[in-house]
Amino acid sequence: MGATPRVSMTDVARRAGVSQKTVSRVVNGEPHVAEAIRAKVQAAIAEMGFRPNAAARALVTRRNQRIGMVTMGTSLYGPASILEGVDNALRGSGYYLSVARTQGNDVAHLQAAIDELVTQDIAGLVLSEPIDLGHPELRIPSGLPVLSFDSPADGSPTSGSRPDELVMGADERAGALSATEHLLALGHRTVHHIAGTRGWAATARRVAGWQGALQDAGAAEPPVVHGDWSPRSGYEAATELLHQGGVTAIFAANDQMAIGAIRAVERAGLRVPQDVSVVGFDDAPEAEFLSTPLTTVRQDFAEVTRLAVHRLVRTIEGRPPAERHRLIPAQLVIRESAAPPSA
Amino acid sequence: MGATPRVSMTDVARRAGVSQKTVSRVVNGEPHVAEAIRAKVQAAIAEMGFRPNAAARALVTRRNQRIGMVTMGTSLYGPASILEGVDNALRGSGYYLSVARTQGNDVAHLQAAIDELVTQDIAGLVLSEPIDLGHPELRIPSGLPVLSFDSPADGSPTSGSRPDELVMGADERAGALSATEHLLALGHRTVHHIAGTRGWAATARRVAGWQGALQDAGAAEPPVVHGDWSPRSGYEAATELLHQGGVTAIFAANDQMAIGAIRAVERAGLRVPQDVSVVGFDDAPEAEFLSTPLTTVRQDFAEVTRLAVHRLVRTIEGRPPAERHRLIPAQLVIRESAAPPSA
DNA sequence: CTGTTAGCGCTTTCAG
DNA sequence: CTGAAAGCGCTAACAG
Repeated sequence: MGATPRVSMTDVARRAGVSQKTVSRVVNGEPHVAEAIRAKVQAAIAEMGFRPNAAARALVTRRNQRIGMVTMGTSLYGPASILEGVDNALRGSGYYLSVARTQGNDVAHLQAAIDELVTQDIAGLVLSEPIDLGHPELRIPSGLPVLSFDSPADGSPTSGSRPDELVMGADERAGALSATEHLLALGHRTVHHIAGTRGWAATARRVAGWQGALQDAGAAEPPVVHGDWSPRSGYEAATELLHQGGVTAIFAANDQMAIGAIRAVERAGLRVPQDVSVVGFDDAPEAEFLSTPLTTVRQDFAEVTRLAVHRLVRTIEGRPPAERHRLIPAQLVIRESAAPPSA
Repeated sequence: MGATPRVSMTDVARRAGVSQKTVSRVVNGEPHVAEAIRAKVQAAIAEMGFRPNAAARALVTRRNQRIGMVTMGTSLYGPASILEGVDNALRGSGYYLSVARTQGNDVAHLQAAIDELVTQDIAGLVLSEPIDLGHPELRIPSGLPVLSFDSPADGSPTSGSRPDELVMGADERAGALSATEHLLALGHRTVHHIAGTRGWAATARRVAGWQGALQDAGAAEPPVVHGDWSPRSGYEAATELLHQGGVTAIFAANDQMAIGAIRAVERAGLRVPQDVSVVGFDDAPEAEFLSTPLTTVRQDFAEVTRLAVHRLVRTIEGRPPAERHRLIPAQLVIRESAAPPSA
């Protein structure tokens, strides 16, 4: 194939007429190198097409410039946005990103994903969908900086189970609360909830916000129906709800399920929002452009990931930030899919 | 932090009372190890929690179990599906995945992403959105196996520019052609096209299919309007088209833009499909559940990525497949957003 | 400011 | 079937 034999620092050193260590200094931008020598070495590097060998460096420094991230379902808007945000935030930081997707969020799958990353000698671990780090069966090497996207104030199982853990996230609970309150304020007696996949922390946070608003208002709390974040599951859940009767307002845990719910309402011969109001969560790009523009809750993924990754990198580099938990506000975006109930 | 000092093969060897080389044999499942010794070593490995050091191994073998992938916009349905498919296909293959996202698809951005990956000593490179490998300024180390998702038969600039390159993809051109033909068969005089981001190969393939169908039918070819794959851009493009007048059928290069286009038609006081037909591309999960279920073109991302990754791995391992190009059929999914033009 | 020496943890090669 | 020796390419620690 004509693969060029790889050139090493020693090769460059020979060409430049200096010691190998001097080449190392130039490559790493260390001080105390005479300008003339630095230039000569750089010329040799360019001519020979030298690239430092990451494995050799990692071997001796015992530290990798790699951050591992476990995520679920990269084609879901939320997880995909977090992945995109983390990648963006890492750009230019000198760290590489390794991603391990998990099929399910049970302990076995998560452990497999974590192990896969740990095997790669990662310097830090990002958990996109937080999991119970206190779980006795779940093993993460001690000393490995961990960041999880969660709502630290929720009292979710994650919090506090690992003292050095970073926990950041949008305040989804408050977001869900304000979505539900919005519906209640419009005059609905109660609000039905189509929740996300069972077991996800995001599901629990949104359920909690919905429940909170219902309780604050003294409204009846209908049983939760679980979907799996997909439009189809939203459609099926809403169909079931409608079948039970008495539904005037639905809060879906993401926009995709809200889309399915709207379709179900319309298939039942009813209109959104005149007969049934529907509110989503995420503010996916299409939410604004649906035939019935969707009222939803926006999370600032870019800001959350930027802050979080910055802190993770600091932790990895031995300068742990004072603030290890942070909640970014989520914002209700009012459009046209929610209205007062019909008389 | 109580970081446990890492245990090496030598540590395990001492504990098991064997040489370090024997531990190496056991770890790598090499033959010629007595069963009793193997068991003893495995016990020591388990007790001590030994994990092989990937950097040390990579250093000596000069080969990494890592595949690099450059992608754009992981929150777009197409790229996200390819990423997901590649990751799935790699699961259990023993290879890790490193992802580098690029902002733009100009040479500078692409080169930066490729360099980032190459620095990580990847064993193979996956290009999600294909680029012109023959571009003189674009440098990819010779001998590095490359896979790009493209339509080999298109005569796109990619093909053939690198003899050992693998090129696989869904037949988007044929998909776009059948979408356009469908509209024409319904009785539309011509079909307007909202194309994807300029410069993407996927954009060109879909434009080509649309043009082909128009030419085959002897229909007039209206100028292409470019969006950027987002619902907003589809909305704006359709608004512009409608403003020009004479539009009865729109083929959008992805479902997200189709969603925006439908919204634009409705905002203009027209109905889909009675007044204007709209067809999308991708068959994203929500397409089926929109208020007007979307007629669209489905690509089998799972199949394409499975096949492609399998061949890439074979190539990396020195057993290049006979077939280096492959086109998977794309399928028109007829729903309710396209109908005959109104009389 | 520059060079020398050692060794990271593993696989390769070659002896036993 | 098992082990000893060498060395991958680089950085750390120390001399000069």
